[in-house]
Amino acid sequence: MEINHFINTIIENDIKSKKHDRAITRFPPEPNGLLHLGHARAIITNYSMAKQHGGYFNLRFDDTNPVKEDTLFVEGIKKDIAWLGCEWENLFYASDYFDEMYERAMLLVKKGKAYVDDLTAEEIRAYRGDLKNPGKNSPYRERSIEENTSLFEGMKNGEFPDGSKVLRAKIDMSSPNMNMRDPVIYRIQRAHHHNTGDKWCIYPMYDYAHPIEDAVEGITHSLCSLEFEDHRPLYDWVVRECEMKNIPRQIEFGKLYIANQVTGKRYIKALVESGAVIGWDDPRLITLSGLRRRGVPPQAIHNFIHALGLPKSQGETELDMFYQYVRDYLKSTVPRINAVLDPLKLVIDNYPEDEIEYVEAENNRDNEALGTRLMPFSKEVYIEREDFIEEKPNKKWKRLALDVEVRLMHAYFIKANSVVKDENGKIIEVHCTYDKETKSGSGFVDRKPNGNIHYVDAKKNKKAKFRLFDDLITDFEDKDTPFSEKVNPDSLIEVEGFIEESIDPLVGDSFQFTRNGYFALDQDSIKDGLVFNQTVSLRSSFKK
RNA sequence: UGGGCUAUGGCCAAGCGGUUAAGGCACCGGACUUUGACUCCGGGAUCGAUGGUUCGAAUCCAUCUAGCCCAGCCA
Repeated sequence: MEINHFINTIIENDIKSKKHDRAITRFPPEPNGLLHLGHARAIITNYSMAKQHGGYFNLRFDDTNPVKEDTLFVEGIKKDIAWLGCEWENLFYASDYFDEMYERAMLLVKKGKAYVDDLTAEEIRAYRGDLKNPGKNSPYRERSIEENTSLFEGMKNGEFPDGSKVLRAKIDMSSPNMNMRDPVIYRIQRAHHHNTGDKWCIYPMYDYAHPIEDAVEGITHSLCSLEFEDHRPLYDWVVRECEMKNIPRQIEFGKLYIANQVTGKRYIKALVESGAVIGWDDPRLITLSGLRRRGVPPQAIHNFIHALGLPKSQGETELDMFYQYVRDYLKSTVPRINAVLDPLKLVIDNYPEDEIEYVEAENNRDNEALGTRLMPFSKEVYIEREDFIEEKPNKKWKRLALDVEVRLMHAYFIKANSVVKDENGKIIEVHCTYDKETKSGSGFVDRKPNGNIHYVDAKKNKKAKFRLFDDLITDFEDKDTPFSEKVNPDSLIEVEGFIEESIDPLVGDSFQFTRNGYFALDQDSIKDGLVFNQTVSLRSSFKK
């Protein structure tokens, strides 16, 4: 499939004009949290552009701030990207280039394009001016090249305490673009780095580090989100003044926001730490790991991302659109079997006591390759409690009721005759009769049933737990209450029921449970018996 | 209000001077159906506003309005 959007056009033009002969891209996550559905746009766009234009895609961890980062996230991010099927050509770390970054910064110093500033953080802020007023020069701005050289070297050698000095690019304190008002490019920070250990006590800032990373790797098109548009002049300045050989071009696109979902790393972190969710991979989160656990296939994510296109504007997409792509992919790729989530016993009075027969059922009517299976059928079966009502309420009711005949899918027509209730009036059994002539596959057409419902045999089955999910947060308007305190109590509901006996699923296997939706086997199954997560419900036009 | 960016139906989004203004999601009808699923048919916008250029504008120009981003030694 040919992907086309404004970035593709830019790349095509660059190739046509011989500026580049292929596209080399990168995805540069900071390892301070896990990825979510929104990141999939960036990953897939970078990956697909490189692939479509004969180049390759690097995964690069942007680890320039040791105090915020964690190697656990490195592993999680690698797993998520691999799961998406976006193979990276190289795995790099920004920290791989710390030496080169230092050398290039020294070059800036030698060119008089950078200086060491002794102002405190507060003073720097004050000198920077504000949106309406220009900043003013730091009193240290005119230090000599010799002094700057020795001071910057001293910074590197640990001669000064944390925060006492910074290296700044010398650009223009009166620029209307705040990013150009002598941005800080190095700070002193004695922190242990997950990659470089204690080798460094100075660390580069993003605006300085990122263009160098891109240039060193030979990235041709550096794709990022809209908020970096203002940083592009600085990006270009760094590439130029540091005299980088390869000249990458930064192009910005709109982030993918999903309406009413928690995606901010600090918010997810808070939910995880408060125990409001079970982890970054909680299926109620739209983290990639949560979606994976929920049973979302990565192909559905690709289809969704491509369907969305790549905008320069910034909107937010409804989750329903995503779900539809999930259904669409699963529809013909996974088996459709029966599961009863809220069982009600059905006794077929005229069926022989000890007989069991096996009826044949196709695994997916839209995909014959998935084959068929045999389903047990006997005198007692379970149906969904909501598929029975004593009195048919209206002509639209397409399920079972007293004196009403429905088909048990793949088996027989049955007609309900009476109910047994407990002392509270709750129905505990429905008695019915079946008509042997109506067996599925027999070609019986003399009567039409009042609908088709599914069942699981009452003896030959497997017990299972089913987790049903709803929005984690329902009230997004209220900004004052932390998410952890307003988790929707119905966002996770676990029920117990049965699935067909012949199903022997592995963790991660997906199914359509007929009339109930798509489900995947959860990792908790290992210790607890079968536990299924509802990936997404079936669409329904049923209205009560 | 300094700078940067955006604006097409409820949501996403094609469109790049001449089209009845694609398509998807959602919604509402209806057909079909051994999943109230799937599939299929049908339904809705004059393109942020106003002025202008033009035989002709969502597409060009001007002005205005609205929204987003920027004042971290975060990324």
